Amino acid sequence: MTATSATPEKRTLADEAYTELKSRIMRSELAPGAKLSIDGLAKQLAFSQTPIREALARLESEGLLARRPLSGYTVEPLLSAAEFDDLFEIRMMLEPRAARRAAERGTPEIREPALLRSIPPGDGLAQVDASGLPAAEANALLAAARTPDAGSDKLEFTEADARFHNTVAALSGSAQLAKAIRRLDAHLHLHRAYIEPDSIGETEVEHLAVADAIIGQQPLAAEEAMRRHLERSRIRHRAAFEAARTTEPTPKPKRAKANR
Amino acid sequence: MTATSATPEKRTLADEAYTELKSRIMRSELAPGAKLSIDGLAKQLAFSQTPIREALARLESEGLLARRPLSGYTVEPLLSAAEFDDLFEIRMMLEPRAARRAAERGTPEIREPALLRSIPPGDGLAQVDASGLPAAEANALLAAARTPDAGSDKLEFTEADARFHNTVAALSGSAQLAKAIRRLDAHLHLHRAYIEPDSIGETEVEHLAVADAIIGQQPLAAEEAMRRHLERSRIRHRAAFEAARTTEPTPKPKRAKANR
DNA sequence: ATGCGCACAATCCTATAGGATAATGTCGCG
DNA sequence: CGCGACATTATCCTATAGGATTGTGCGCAT
Repeated sequence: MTATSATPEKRTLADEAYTELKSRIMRSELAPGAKLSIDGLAKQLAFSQTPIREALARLESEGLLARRPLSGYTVEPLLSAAEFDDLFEIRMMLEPRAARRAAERGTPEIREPALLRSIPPGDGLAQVDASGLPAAEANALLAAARTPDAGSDKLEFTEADARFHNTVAALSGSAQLAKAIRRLDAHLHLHRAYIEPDSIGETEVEHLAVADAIIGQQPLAAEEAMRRHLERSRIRHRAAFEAARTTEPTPKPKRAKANR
Repeated sequence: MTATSATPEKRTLADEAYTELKSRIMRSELAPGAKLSIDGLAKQLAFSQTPIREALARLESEGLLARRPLSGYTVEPLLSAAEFDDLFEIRMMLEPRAARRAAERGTPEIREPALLRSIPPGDGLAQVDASGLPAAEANALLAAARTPDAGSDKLEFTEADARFHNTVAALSGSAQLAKAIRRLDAHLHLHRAYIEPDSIGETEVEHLAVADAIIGQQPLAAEEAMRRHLERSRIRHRAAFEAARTTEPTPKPKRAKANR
């Protein structure tokens, strides 16, 4: 996901189309409710229809697109305030636990269980420093905790934030938990656009608190720090969310159904 | 998913292929590790390649299949014991909360938020009985809690169990939470095959305890009942899981890689 | 003027054939 | 016995054509 590991994996055209479309959705180039034409996308990206279809099918099962069987794909609408709260409630169930588990385990989990089993404990491969966490992992975590400079793009902050949370999830040692957390991310990503630039600093402080607790192997502290971070983050997003809603109360109904 | 609501939605060939393949995976007709050839499936199902591709792409992003870019699709292997425990740990975070929320709300959530908003409170549409839960919902919940007769197929029990948990999740009133729970289901389904026939009765008792607490609007009791059910269910599955593992210790490596 | 029915256009879905590319298995040589 | 080059196979991608369905616009009757 990040540049930490080179990804020499093959990229088919379907993968290309998938990342391209996902990126467009994430940066709101494709607004919620927009209609996606298969033919149009194929011509626009200079691909054939087949890889486009594959990419759209994947995005649909991820929940970013809706498919109406003989009418085409549309971008899912933004979450309502209630759904947004529900999503944060779920995060509060999962992510603090992930932080705790990350702090509990000194061993790194490289998301390859099979790889771990083949490494006898005490091997010289993974250098574990005094803090219990391998130096490389600790550095990666600290790097992910940092937010970009204030002058940078909102999108950069958005991605950095997602990266930190995914890093913690990966360090939890539970591939299942990490996957469950990552699944929530896609929808959330759209709402990260409603962040206030002032809160970038606060976010970094809270991220660092979580990272420190994990590196210092303090499970309860890590759990609590993550919980607090999520609570504050929810409040920040909610405030900006409401503000944006009142600013432009016209969600721009592309063409209201001629429903009388 | 079930027959409770008529689904007059259009079914394309891609949908057909998707459900067919998913069904085959669920009933282990397609064993973990098996290779799926697009050409082969197209000929076998008498479809074209295009709908098969779409179905495979969806199944892959659901986590049931793995895709190696120029080598084809394979069925994901069964979860290891550790991953299995991790999955139950996640269920224990989410499902008791869902049960609690279902008990808290007297109002039914028909998984259509837009539909709810259009119904003024106190309307004659939803008849709420003394228990606070609409009679129809209460009956559906009780029906879902029941397990099939002992003589029936193992697959039937498996599906009934999944149906109950999904019903509770839907009643939670949080579409996000329901979706998150349902996402876990796919992987778990494969392991429900390891259930002992003796435990069907126990499962039904525990399901009814959860259902009663929800209908009686006792949030804490519902939460606790669900938690206890999951704990016991986990123990039951684990026991059968280990037994199966020792019975046939040969996972039948189709063809070991000529790795030296 | 309003509501209904019909035809048109646009789009999606399906089907089939063929070429390009990478992985696999086989053979021969050192 | 191990290693490298080759041919085969399979997969992915492209391209095009035709059938089916939805939504839109026009005309007509009430």
